[in-house]
Amino acid sequence: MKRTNVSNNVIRRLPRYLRKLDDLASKGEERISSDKLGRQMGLTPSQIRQDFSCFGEFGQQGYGYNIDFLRREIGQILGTYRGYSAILVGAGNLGTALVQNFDFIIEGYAFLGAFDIKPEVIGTQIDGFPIYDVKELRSFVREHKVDIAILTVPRHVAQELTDTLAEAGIRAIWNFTNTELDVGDSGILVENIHFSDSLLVLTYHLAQLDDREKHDA
Amino acid sequence: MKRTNVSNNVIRRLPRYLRKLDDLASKGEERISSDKLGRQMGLTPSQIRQDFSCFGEFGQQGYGYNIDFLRREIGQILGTYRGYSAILVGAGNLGTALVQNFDFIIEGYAFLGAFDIKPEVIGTQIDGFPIYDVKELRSFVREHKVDIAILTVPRHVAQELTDTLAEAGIRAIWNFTNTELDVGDSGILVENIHFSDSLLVLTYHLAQLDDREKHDA
DNA sequence: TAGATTGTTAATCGATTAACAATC
DNA sequence: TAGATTGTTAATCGATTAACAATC
Repeated sequence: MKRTNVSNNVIRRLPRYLRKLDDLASKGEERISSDKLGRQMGLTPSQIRQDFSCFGEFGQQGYGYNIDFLRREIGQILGTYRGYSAILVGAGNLGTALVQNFDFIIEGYAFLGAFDIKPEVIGTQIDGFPIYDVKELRSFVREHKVDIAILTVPRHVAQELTDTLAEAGIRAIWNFTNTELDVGDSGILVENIHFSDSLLVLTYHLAQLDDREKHDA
Repeated sequence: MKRTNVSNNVIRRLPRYLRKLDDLASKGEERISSDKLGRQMGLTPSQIRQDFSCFGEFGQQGYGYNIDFLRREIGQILGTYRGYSAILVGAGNLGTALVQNFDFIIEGYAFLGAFDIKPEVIGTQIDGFPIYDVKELRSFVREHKVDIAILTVPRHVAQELTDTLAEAGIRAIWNFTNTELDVGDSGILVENIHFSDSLLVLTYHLAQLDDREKHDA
């Protein structure tokens, strides 16, 4: 693997490739050319070959790419199969939905459980995973060397919990709280999910259509 | 407003600007220069001025940008204030979380209610909004000329409901089902949310760190 | 072997950055 | 008026596309 200066654009396309390849695999497809893949994904074959070539040589002249091999390679690049451990912080509706929708085990992660502050949910389960008292968060993260925290708590406690997680040595936070988290110089990786951003892009296009129509009329 | 060939990159930055400006406004700030804004957002002042100039002239030499004016302008561009109507299709954990977390009214949309198939939730409420029987979905969308459907149903019924929505004349679908929806040539706008994409980007970086460490060691 | 398709080098295109005259 | 900062034009940089020799 070369992986010298891989651009953000390329990285953000990798999960899309993975999804597409999983889809093709589930349909029983065995191989695909950059040409076909490009047509199916709305990308040029050149771009696909360029993207892959950032990480190695996964194809074969005259044949194309073996789907099963390629998806494992891309999965590897994206860090699945490494058994990164994850916990959920905040077992509300959103957190519950996330745990139920992902099959964390299939995705190659080790999901260890959830944490919440509400007495009535502590000790119960989500999808078979335990819900612990948030008081135990710090020691749990430390003990189990948890890699990733999925943060789905109300925004007013987001920073407080971030500090706790940081002290306990968390490595990455997947942040659903709509707040800018301050992780200082801890080097903690943060990936923010802003739902509304994509809704706004949608309404931008709606507004575009409306304006153009008005203009034409 | 000129709006000639605005690139996707620019459009995707607009919601970020809006969030930042809302944040500044809530802190009581009145004006800001492209220079300061750039430093706070990790963008160059040039880029910010270029981005805004796609849509008009919102600043003033020697002064900068009036925050309140600018955020209203960007909101306008993004189609807030237009009162686009939205419904939720699928009142499970994820849908419930979305409705509870957004303040749809503040965001400038008209949220009309949710639809579900489960008898035990039909007739109840989420956050004060009614939950209707999914059987009424088609006629409701038609009657109220609903603009946006937020699709948060299990994937195996996603296409079926998409077809219903399409027949009823929906204009846009905000798709959380992790399926590629087929909307034919209806012209329906679809914006897909793939949670796992961003998790994979996170673990990519984790894996990067691990590999580099191993390499250095 | 002939055909298909890769990985990569070179060419093009677009997006970001720099510079600066205009002006508040 | 002097200083600050815009909007825009030109320069640079990077990403995408095209082309093609290598080879399965």
